[in-house]
Amino acid sequence: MGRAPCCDKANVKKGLWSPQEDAKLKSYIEQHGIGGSWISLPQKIGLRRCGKSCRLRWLNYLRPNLKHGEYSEEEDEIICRLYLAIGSRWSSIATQLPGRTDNDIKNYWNTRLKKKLLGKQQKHHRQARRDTAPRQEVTIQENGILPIDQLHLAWLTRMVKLQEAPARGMAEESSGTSTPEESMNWDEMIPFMHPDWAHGEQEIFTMQ
DNA sequence: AAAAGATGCAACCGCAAGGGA
DNA sequence: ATCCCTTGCGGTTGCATCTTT
Repeated sequence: MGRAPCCDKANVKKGLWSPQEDAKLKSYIEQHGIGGSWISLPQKIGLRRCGKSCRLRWLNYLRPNLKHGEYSEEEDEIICRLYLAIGSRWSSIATQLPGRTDNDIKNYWNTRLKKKLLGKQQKHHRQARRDTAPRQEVTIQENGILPIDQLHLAWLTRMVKLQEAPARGMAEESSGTSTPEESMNWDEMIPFMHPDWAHGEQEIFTMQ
């Protein structure tokens, strides 16, 4: 006996949403709200979609006041700091970035920001960066917060440590499936980021 | 110009938590 | 107390587009 499916898979459309589907979902929710439950919503409006799919589409794309497009340096910095502090709790990170969704932030981190921090730039950028990159020097701003370059440095230092001793830190993640690169000891990283964070994330961020 | 590879992002999947019956 | 249903979350996948060879 498997788990009961949330919808009739055979009659449910998958894949990208059409503009017509978007319009239906958007106009219904704007007029009536979710109107009970996500599960029953697609039937009400005649969409051959799973309720979960509708929810995701609304939250990640159709919802008002969403920001699309480039992230600012400030947003980059917030994501980096929060990721280093609390790990991949994307929904919590998203609460600190109005207009951004957890899915969006997760994608941005996985596809761009992580590479940016790890310095995995495309080949043709490497030489240019080597030629122009200033020497890293550790300086702390007046407010005690490390500038983004220092975060980068802290991150890289940790990466090197893990590569030298891959076994260390592996047991820290409960999932047991993470790579050494992802198995970071956050307590060890926190003092690098913000002095106050060492006292516990709950004091700094309001978790839902 | 075309094929192969890399990248970015939307969407899916499965699990866990929460709440009501 | 426990069962069932719904929601929310994070990891992963699929595919369109871009870049490189």
